Formats: sequence, C-alpha cells, structure tokens
Amino acid sequence: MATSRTSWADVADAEPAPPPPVATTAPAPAPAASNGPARSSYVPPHLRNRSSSSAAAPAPSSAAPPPARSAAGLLSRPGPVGGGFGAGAARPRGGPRWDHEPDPFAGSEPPLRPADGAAPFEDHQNTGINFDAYEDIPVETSGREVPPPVATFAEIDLGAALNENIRRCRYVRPTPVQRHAIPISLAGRDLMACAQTGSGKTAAFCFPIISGIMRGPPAGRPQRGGAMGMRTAYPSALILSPTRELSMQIHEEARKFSYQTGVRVVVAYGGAPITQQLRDLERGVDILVATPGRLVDLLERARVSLQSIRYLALDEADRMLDMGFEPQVRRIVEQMDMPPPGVRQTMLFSATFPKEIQRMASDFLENYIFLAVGRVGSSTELIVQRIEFVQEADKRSHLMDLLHAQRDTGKQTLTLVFVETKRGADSLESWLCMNGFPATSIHGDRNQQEREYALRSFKSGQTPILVATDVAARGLDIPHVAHVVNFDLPNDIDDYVHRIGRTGRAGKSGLATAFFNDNNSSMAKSLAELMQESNQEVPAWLSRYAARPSYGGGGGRNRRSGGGSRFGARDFRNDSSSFGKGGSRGGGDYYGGGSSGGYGGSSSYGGGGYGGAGAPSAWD
DNA sequence: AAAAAAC
Repeated sequence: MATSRTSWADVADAEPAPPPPVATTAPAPAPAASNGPARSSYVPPHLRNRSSSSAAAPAPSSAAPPPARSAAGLLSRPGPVGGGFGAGAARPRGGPRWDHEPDPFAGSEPPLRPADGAAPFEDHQNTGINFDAYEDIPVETSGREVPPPVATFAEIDLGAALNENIRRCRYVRPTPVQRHAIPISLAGRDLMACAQTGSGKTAAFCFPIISGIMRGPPAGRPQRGGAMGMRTAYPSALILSPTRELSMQIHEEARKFSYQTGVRVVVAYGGAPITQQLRDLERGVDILVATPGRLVDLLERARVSLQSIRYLALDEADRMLDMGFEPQVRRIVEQMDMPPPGVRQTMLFSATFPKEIQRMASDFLENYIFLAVGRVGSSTELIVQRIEFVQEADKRSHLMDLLHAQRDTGKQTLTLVFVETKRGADSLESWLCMNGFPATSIHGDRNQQEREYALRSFKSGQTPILVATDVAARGLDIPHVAHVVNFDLPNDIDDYVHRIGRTGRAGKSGLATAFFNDNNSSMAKSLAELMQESNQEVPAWLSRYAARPSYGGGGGRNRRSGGGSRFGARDFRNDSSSFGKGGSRGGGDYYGGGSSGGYGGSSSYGGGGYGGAGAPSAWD
C-alpha cells in the first residue's frame, strides 16, 4: 500500500506543485475583484505539463463524455447554474470556468514541519488508509428494498469529472460506508447512516449530491421568484453541521470533490465577517455548507432561499437534533421554504444515533434506509482505551506524567486533551505552557480567528497539544492525533465515543486515556459496557463502580444508545418497544426490510480481529 | 450544568 496518505481527503502528492498564492487550510480566498471573463484561457495547475492529449487548455475533456444515464450535453450546457440568483449568472458547467477556480488540491495541508527542521512525523510512510482494517467491518441495513452495495467506484456511475477527482484524491476503493451509502443515495432514497467520521462519510454524501446536481435540471431562480430579491441564492443542496470548524472541513473536502465539475460549493458560518460569505453566495451556489445560526441569519435576510433544495444532509445528525440545536434545525428544515420529505432527498449521518434522536429524525425522512457500519477507529480494538482513577486535584500532575512519557518516546505526535469547561481549557492551556509543554486551546469563548489559528497550529505540530471543549469532539479530521486524553470525562457516553474518535482515524490505531473519579460515577456502567464491547480491558475497580446498585440502574441518557455491540446504534424501527410509545407513527410496514447481505463477514469480526493481520500500525 | 450556534 505504497500509495495513499494520511486522510481520506488528502491530496495526491504526485500532482504538480501549485502556484504560490493559494494558501493553507482556510477556505481559499476568492480572487479579489479580478474575476472578469478574461480568465478563460486559465489552465488549472494539475493540467499543466501534461501530454497534449489531455492537457489542452479549455479541453472539453473534463466536461466530456457524459455517463450513460445522463442526458447528453448536460454537463456542458451553458445554462444558469450555481443557483443562479437571477442576475444572469450563466456559467458553463464543467470545463474551465470563466473565473478562477482555486485549486482545492493545492496546499490544503499546512507544512508539517516543526521549527527545528526535524522530520515532522515518523510514520509518514505508514499513514495510509488501513484498508485491511476495513475488510471485515460488519454492516447492517434495514428498510424497504435496499439497493445492493458496490465494491468499486467503477461500478458507480458518478460521471467523468467526479471520477477524475476521486483519482486526484487517491481514493482507490470505496470504504464500507461509501460502498453502501452511495448506491442508496444514487437511488434517490433517504438515509440514516451510523458511521464513524474518518470512515469516508463526507464523500459518502458528497459524491451522490455532486453527481445528482450535475445531471439534474439546471438550478437557478425558480420561475416565480416570489418575495425573494434579486440577490437571493437558491442552492440545490444544503449540508448542515454543528460547528464552524466542521463546516469548514466539509467545505474543503466538497471543493475537492467538485473541482471542475461546475458545481459550486459555498460555506457560511458565524464568527466570520458575513460580507465575504454574501459575495460567495452572489457568485452562485449549488451546495451550501453551513452552521445553523448563520444560515438562519441568511434566510431572514432573504439572501438564501431553500425552495430549490433537492438534497439535505445533516452531519453529526444526533448533535443537530439534541436539545440545544433542535429548534433551530427544525426551523430551517420545517418552517422555511424547504421542500418536504419525499420531495427533497435527506441524508443523516452520525457516529452515534440514540433512539430518541432517531425517532425525532424520522420526521425529516421518508421511507428511509437505516445503515449501520461497524465502528472502525472508534470504540474498536484500534483504539486502546485506558481509564485511570485520578482525583480532581491530581489531574494536572498526572497529565504531566503522560506527556513526559510521550515525550520520552521521541516520537512526534499530537495530543488532544478534552476538558469540561471553557474556563478549564484556558487555565489548563496556560498551565501547560508554563510547564514547558507548548499547548493551545479551542473553545467557544475564543474568537473565530483564534480558533482557526489554534487548530492550524495543532495540526502542523507547532503546538502539539490542544486543549479543547466539546467543540472539537465531533467530526474533525486531524491526522496524527495519537493520543486523546479525557482530562474531564463527558457526561454522555456518546460524547465519549465521539471524542476518542479523534484518534485512530482512517483505520489507524490510537490511544485514549480518561481520568475517572467520583464525579464521573454516573458514567461507570456505560463506560464499562462500551469498553467491554470493544474488547478493552476493564479495570476491576471500574467494574465494581459499575456494579454499584445506585449506578447500575441504566440511568437514562447514560445508557448505551443502541444496545447492540459493534454498532453505534440500531434501527429504532426494528425495536418493538419503540412502538406504542410513538403513538400513531408508522405501521408494520417498517418491518420486513431485509439485511443487505453481501457482508456475511459479521461473524468473522471481533475477537482478536485484525491485529495480527500485518495491518500497518502507527504504534509499532 | 456545560457546550455549541447569529448579530
């Protein structure tokens, strides 16, 4: 496996070096003001220095042969796209665009080089996707007429331009969640998917959306614009996520997937000046990635209308529907001008899916398929989970011990430390710095610039310790995080699952250490259960805690959500106890969906698993 | 009770 690199969306290193000005991780700056049509002879960097057959500048090649099912000429039709907001924003889809499309494959990773010039990360050769770890992943599907999974990208009719981007991303074969979710989505079905981030989830919902937009009718200002103004944007797809950084990350990936397809991706989130986002929207948007608050703002200003939405995706869906977010999300999905379920296509993704959330989410879906992919790189054997009993007062010195031990290995790795409160993050950060451990922090009281700087500094290895609140618990794909420390345990086992999922990405191994004391007693049982499920060694003292009658009662939200092992959740429609409670909802027709077959491998999972299979490990 | 998310 000589080919692949760190993260799923990583760039192909074989591509020619990009031109200088396109920088770092931040959403690439739009070419300021100078976006006249004169740019049509622009040759994207990756097409330069190629054999003339494929390199010719405005080559229709990237727009060319439309896949069998798409209407001929569709990809190059000059009709208004990009949710053309009235103002005659006609742009050819596919091929070079009249304005400069920054190369999303350029320098998307900050330099991983510490100041001393030492080799950044030793395991660089070994950071490929651990595909071996994916072979035996069990998959469960339920629902009516589940489309069968595919084994290769070639089996899927995604179109030439998208296939080229898949190649540029160095994706060799689809991950389990992609193998199942993409056919389901291409079949037009609604989907509730339970899969760890870092398992290729973003591509799983982006590919079908991009493909669908390319072959669908031109988006654009609806015939009867209604009360909307000339400056209203009409995206075809909406992707919601719970944090700004996650939205940024999805945007960056989606831009890679949609490069030179003519499909425009715009991101909108709070904490950043709205003016640039408004400009981006005015220039046309097919796929809008957003956090809820800023989107509501844009909707109230009538700068965005949801009436052309054909695809809705909620990432980290269980968070999007929890107490804090539900009203806002319902407002966006149910009380604005979004087409109803059945008209639009809806996809929900999360690593965990508590039953109550599933029940709520079913309001957004129609005749959906439930997909659960066994956890890779989360609570499986790939992450070594350690629970240590540490009194509150001893936490700092104990953390220091861990960091010294890490330092003594001489390996350069990243450590992510989760704490409960924003204040706690600040004080731990400064304490670490005072004690010779370069740390930074990310939490909701820091301004957006500080948050983004902290994340970059951490990713680059400049500040190899990041102290974070739960803002960083979900979805963020940070390569090289070798150790997650739960300095303060969360109060919800699902949050724990998400946090430790920041290591062991892409099938690699990782270490997660948690400090436990009497304050966490309500977590004892669910923690012990989770660890047992994932073949971890459960300390005897923790088992004793878990067995205490006062904590053993299966208290509410601390219960394992799905009750099943190996999966984050089970389809609540198949759980007979969920009927009757839910009142008149649903009938027997929710039953009867078969399992998809094709993955008879369920039984081969578990036990010693793939540890001995020679799978590359970052910990050897 | 805390965290996140608009100005």
